[in-house]
Amino acid sequence: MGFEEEMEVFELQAEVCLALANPRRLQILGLLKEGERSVAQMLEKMGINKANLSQHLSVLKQKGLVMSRREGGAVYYRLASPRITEACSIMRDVLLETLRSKERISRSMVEGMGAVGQG
Amino acid sequence: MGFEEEMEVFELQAEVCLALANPRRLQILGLLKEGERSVAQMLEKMGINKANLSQHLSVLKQKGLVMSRREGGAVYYRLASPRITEACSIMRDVLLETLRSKERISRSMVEGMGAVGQG
DNA sequence: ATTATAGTTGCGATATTATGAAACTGCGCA
DNA sequence: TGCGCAGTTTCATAATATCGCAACTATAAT
Repeated sequence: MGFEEEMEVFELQAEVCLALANPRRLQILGLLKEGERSVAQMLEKMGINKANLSQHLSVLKQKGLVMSRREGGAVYYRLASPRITEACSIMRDVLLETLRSKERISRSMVEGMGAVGQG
Repeated sequence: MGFEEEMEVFELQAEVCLALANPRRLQILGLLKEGERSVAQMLEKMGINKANLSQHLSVLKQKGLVMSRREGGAVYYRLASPRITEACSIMRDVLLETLRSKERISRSMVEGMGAVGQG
């Protein structure tokens, strides 16, 4: 792959990441990991405005992370791919690892100095 | 994990995703996948402003995605965890899958109608 | 047809991010 | 001590995202 194409892929990938870069949307994906859900069902689980939920769903759909189907009065959403869950869980692992190491550092700083607020 | 803690994790995870949600930063991670690099070395590979590169590195570092060490005049950056590469490559797979399916759809639309611009 | 329900879209205020230019810091060297 | 290079930080500006509210659309029930 040439430099230009590579950059185009990065561009698109960044858009996907941006779709993931919101706590509400991660919460939605977490819900959909369990299976298909209607908007009303999601609304019930998340303390959030209906219009706002719809907007988040629209972002996820546009970036290819979820799909929807209509059944009667309800619209059901589902993950576009199970691998999305995989990616999220890896990121979560990395995050938790980081948190643990940060905690380790701050604790050792406190213990090593015998006091807080120095340095 | 309770609802509140869950939301806090989503919050942090969203911050990590936000750090990934930029083509330049993805490019940086792609470079560092190959191994440790100094700022000057990265600067050479990416057509980008020095200050800007430094800012992106700062974001990645703050979110725990990269680490740095100083050796003489140069500062060397490396990935904080190889799993980051894993997550990125999964996201890239999902993206390419989406692109392929979109392409399939648009092609079938064109073929099926025998003309463009209808519908 | 009318009304109710489920979901979407447009809008305006607010906040966050990306970027280049310029100023600054820290290290090594004469 | 002062010069110069490698990186970083600050600042101003333009672009983009978030959210609630209100208006709108589509399906179902009466």
